[in-house]
Amino acid sequence: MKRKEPTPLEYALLGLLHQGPMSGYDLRKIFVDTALGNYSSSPGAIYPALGRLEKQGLIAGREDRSTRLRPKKLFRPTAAGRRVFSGWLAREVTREDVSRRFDTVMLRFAFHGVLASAEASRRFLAGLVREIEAYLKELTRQRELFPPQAPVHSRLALEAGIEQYRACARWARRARAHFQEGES
Amino acid sequence: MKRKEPTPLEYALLGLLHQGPMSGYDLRKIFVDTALGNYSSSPGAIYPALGRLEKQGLIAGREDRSTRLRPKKLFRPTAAGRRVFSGWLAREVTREDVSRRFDTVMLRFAFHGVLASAEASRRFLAGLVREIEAYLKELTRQRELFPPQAPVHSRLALEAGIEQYRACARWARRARAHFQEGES
DNA sequence: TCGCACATGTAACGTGTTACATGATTCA
DNA sequence: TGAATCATGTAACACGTTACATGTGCGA
Repeated sequence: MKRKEPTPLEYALLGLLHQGPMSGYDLRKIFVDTALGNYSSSPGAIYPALGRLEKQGLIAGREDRSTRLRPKKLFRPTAAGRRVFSGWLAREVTREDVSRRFDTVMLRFAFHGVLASAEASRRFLAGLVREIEAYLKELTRQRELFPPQAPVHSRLALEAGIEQYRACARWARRARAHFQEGES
Repeated sequence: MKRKEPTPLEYALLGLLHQGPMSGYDLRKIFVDTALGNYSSSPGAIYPALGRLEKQGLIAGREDRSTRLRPKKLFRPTAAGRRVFSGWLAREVTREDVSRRFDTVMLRFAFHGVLASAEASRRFLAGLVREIEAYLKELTRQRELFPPQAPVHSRLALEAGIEQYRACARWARRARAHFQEGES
């Protein structure tokens, strides 16, 4: 069967479940009080997303009724789920990833631990640096083409973006040191 | 009458129309080939958004049938539209703006030109720096609380975020130089 | 004649947001 | 007794995405 591409939120949930079985409530807490919270929070998004993942066979939940009246439902990834997730992690970084889905790319990297391959992380970071630099070229060209009578604020905002991407490229180059040949 | 809060896309359109009357098609072109493209593109989002803005009385469109068979509809902001837009620009920068709607804040700054007040831009940048620094404190605390056995990748991803915010704070401090007392 | 740029829209669909509903347990 | 925390969900709604529909004028 053909499977739909999961949403970023679904990937985030699937990724967290690789750290161990959790209930919707547990997952939600993580979203609420970590920087992951950018990927929404709130039952209205999380429970339906878990339902979709379960229906697609990427996770499986079972009731845990230990001394509670309201039983929690613990989810864990299935074999298919792990396969899909690893595939997602290992994808090439594209230009679009960098220019329009930047937060999702960083999410992907954040979960690279489940791949447990220094080689994959190196490849990912190399791709990231490559695409950021390509996009930076485009952005700096846009800044140069800015008509002089154009509003200063737009140019400044563009420069803010440029600086952010530059900072990220620096970070990525530094991060590669963590995944040198021979280390895991 | 109570008005709904416009979406970021609607604000972007409203802002662009402050630079002069344009058709949906003109607007779309801008989205397609500038960095603004992050705010969607594509007729299916833009035309309905223009419709909503018109229905709410924030912009007004009139047909321009100069030598074309398919006439274009030129939109311009109404007095109410200008008022709403200026109000949006002048809003205080909040923590939530910085942590969850960062791109929207930068969009706001990009359009600050229509306010034409160096004072407002200074206030905006000061607020931005203040909130970024507060959020940075929170993020660095999160990094310190990171359990040592936690996946390296998550910590690294968090650090990427930190670096990006730092870069933006540096940019904002530099940008303030453009709006010193006495200049416009 | 082919295709591209101009120019405006609609329809189906999925998803996140917000707000609400339910009910037990624990602690002040 | 009341509030907070645990725990799971549903319903209405609005918005963006994708894909489609339609038709002209112009240059190769």
